[in-house]
Amino acid sequence: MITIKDVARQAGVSVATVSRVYNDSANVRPHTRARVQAMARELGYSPHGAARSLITSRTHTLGLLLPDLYGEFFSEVIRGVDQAAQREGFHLLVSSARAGGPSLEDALRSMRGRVDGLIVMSPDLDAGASRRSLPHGFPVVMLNCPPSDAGYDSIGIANYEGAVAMTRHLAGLGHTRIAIIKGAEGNFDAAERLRGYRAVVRDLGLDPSPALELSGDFSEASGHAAALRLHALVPRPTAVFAANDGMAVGALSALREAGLRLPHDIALGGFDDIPLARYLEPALTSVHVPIGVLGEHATACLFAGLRATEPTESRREVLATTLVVRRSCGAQGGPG
Amino acid sequence: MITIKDVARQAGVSVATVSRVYNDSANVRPHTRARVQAMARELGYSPHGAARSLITSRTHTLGLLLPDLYGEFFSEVIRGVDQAAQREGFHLLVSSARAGGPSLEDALRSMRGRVDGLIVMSPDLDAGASRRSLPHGFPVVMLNCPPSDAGYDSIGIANYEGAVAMTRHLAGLGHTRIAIIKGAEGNFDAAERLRGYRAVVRDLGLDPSPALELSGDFSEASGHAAALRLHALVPRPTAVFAANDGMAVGALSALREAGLRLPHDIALGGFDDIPLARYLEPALTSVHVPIGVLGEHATACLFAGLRATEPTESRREVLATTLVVRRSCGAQGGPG
DNA sequence: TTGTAAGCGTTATCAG
DNA sequence: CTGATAACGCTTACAA
Repeated sequence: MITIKDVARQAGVSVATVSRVYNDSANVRPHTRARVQAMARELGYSPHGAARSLITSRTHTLGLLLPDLYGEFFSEVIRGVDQAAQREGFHLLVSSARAGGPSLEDALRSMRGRVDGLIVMSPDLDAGASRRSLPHGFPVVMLNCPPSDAGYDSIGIANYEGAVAMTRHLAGLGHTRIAIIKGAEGNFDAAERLRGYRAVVRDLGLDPSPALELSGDFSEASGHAAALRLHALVPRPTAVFAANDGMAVGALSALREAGLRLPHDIALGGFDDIPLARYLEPALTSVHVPIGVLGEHATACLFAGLRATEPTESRREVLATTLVVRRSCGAQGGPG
Repeated sequence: MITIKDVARQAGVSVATVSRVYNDSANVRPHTRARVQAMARELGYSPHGAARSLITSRTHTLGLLLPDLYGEFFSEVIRGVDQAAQREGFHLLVSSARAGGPSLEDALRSMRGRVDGLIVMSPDLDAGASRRSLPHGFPVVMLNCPPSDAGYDSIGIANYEGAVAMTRHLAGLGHTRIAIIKGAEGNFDAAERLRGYRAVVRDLGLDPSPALELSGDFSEASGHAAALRLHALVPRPTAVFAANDGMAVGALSALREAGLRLPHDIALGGFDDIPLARYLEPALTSVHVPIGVLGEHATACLFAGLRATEPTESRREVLATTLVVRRSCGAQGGPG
């Protein structure tokens, strides 16, 4: 591989000069600059990233640590982050901490010296250990994580408020027995959405029966299974709030297979408003989450941290969610 | 930030010993190893990636260059690549070469010294320039690119065969005026799919009218627009083959808004079989593309190249596509 | 305006 | 089994 030395030798200048050309240092005679550039092009030279980072201690790369890469949610986050990063000329080192792969801790460790900052999404409530493994004084933004005691910037979405809005909406349509299909155990978002549901059930005096809280894990399959259990309840709930759209999709097919018609026989609402939601039949009422924006804001927040000369107060930003009413809840096109 | 020197000093050993511990060199006394590890943990040390890469000239990172990050297709590719990369302990440096961002050439250049190999997806037919900018003798796998004269490994999908299967299927249902909504101009996949369509039109003596070939660019909006133009044709085609599912989605809503019922009034087929396809109403007949597998195979191919000690013959792998018949084409549930 | 040379944090080659 | 020390490719004072 061809290095700065080769270019320097061939162009008849010192390595310092070649370096200056590549860092647009003003102090280079136009003629010299041209010769260097010509030679570099001819030789097909490009600077060695690692060597550069080593001396400048800046990588122009930003690490993105996700719990998984499956589904539209993560894909949208990546897109948002990439977009914002690219505007600043930054690269993206993506890593997923799926079960079976390296632990969050390992992933963090192996990113040392390869990234200038980190966006970490780790919605598990017991992520204290991983937090401790974050290098101290290193720019980090937590995404959709429990509000942490540690001093990291964090950004999340209005889970509680979204769940409240959805549950209230269903109640407003006349439903009093509203079931919820819960998200993954130990997941912060899931816990918040459940909290919102319960608050409304309590405040509005709806049926508080524990049987109406079905467990799920955010997967389509778990939504399907929960809907089956729900269908067997006596009396059957007249509305279901799935804690994410993936489970709503599973529930939708299960309910239909069970012979129920939506929204006539039962109303359904989801959470996230993934692109798929509006294409379902009936189109899915959901709580819209600006996923791409979440990624963009996280990135902006990270850059702010990168530019800060001295440690600042840690901030927490919460993105608003909005209820999107479609046909699956029966507010339009049929009685609930 | 804390370096290997700090650990060495505090542990009372040389940096060489610390390094040996981290590279599990066998030649370290268990007691020494333990002391080093303890000190490293206490200090929160982790090796500096860039420094490591500089001397070993291996980054344990793999570059993935995509034309865009929008949509389920790319998301699935990323997932497939990540999965295969993670199995080998590799990281993923993702970059999109969208318009407005850096050019493919720039992106490639800036990856020098940061990755051990590259997976490049650049379906534009005129990507000759970018190909020349690839460092020579560097492991590269081309994804969904035109079969290149250059000596790179490449992997793609059976576009032509898939389009043939879809068009034949529609013809087999009795359609003779089959329209196509074409993919982006200058795109290799689009060209191949069109070629497959035309071959069947010719071979089966279907209506070859050029008016039946509507332009599109793979976007949902372009599918919508094309369907509107198509709807105005006299006589109206009885079947439409959209060159990807995104356009099929757009076409579906346009046709429905125009008052047509699918598949009764017009049959529709897509390409890619994105997850969304089976949730549409009616469910979309499509050509299934194993997108995740595409990413995995590309990665496997890259690793093979990485391990090769001497340059090997460049290989081309083509993944089979399969027709997935659902209700939108009328083969099931209604006359075409 | 240009060149010389000292690192950046590792690993690898030698000695011991 | 362990310790010096020379790279790796680059940037950046400091000199010239």
